[in-house]
Amino acid sequence: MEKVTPFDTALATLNSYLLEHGMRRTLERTAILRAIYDRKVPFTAEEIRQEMENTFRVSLATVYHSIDLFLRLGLVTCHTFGSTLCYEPSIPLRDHFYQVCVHCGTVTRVESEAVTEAISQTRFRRLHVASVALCAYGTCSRCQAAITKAHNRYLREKEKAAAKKK
Amino acid sequence: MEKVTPFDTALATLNSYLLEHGMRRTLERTAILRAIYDRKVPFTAEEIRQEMENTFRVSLATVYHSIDLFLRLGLVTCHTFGSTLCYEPSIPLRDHFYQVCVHCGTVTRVESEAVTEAISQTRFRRLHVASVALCAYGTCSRCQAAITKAHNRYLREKEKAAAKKK
DNA sequence: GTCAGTGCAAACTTTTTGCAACTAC
DNA sequence: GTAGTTGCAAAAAGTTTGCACTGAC
Repeated sequence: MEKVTPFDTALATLNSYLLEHGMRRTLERTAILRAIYDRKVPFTAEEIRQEMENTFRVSLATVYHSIDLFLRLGLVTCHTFGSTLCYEPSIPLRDHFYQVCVHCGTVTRVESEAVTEAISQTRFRRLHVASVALCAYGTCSRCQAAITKAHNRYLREKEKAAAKKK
Repeated sequence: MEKVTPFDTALATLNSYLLEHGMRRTLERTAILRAIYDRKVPFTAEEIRQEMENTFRVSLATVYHSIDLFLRLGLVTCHTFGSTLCYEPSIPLRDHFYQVCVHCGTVTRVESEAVTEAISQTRFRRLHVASVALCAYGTCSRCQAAITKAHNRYLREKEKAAAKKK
């Protein structure tokens, strides 16, 4: 028996939506959806276009168009990691989230059953939830060390300057 | 005894950081921080500048500069509601989150002790957490009704067209 | 054959940057 | 006085849109 992948589920949702709304199934949309579900890490619109450069070329406008549709269908989730928008598949429904260092921009995936459980038990106000995005911002230990080091150097120089003045 | 407000806490953090790093305390930064903490709902950079138009005028560049600093200090959190970036105070540390309708863009605040509790117990990987952003995307009941209605109308017209053909 | 979807390029919006003037220290 | 900060305007980056062409139904 074949295993049903998240992509299969997403494609089925997309196709039935298109069919029911008199919209056309195009190779572009399918290819973009596949590229999205093939990725293991969040991506920007431009990245997904570049990734498809050698397989099924599409324009950036089409990528944005498609992502907009996928967002409304809950097939894709949107994030704000750096300054640009990042997307990722939302099937299976979130079982992980991200931590971001606001200094170096490093994004790390975090798993937490407790959080997933708590979110799934949350009562939303008249909202049919399609996807959930959770993100913790802070300073990673690496950057913290660099900041402390730079700070110490600054303090030493300040002291030296004060001593020289005397 | 005076009550210490979130703004007071944020300002103290900011000032000690500025002092320790040889940066200057300016009226602009304080004013922007105050405007941010006075707001009850998330805001865009342009909105905060407009809000300050009649009290303490600053340029948009300064707003972005300040927000960047506040983000790094964990005084402000960043969201992706619509297409533009939204910010809000991150003190007190998140005790709420947001639900967004991807159709009409309506943002609603949701409180959930269970989620807050779960997040606070999560172990992050070498990250000192400054702020947390949680957002659920989906379709609100109002939009769902409109979509269903439009869909039904589409189906009826499709049927009518098919009948005419015969 | 019809009309939704696509690609291109131009428009638009949001955010960042260079530089001169200003001001906290 | 020095150097961090601000404001302006220009540039860059990211996203959306108009229109003619293409292709799914």
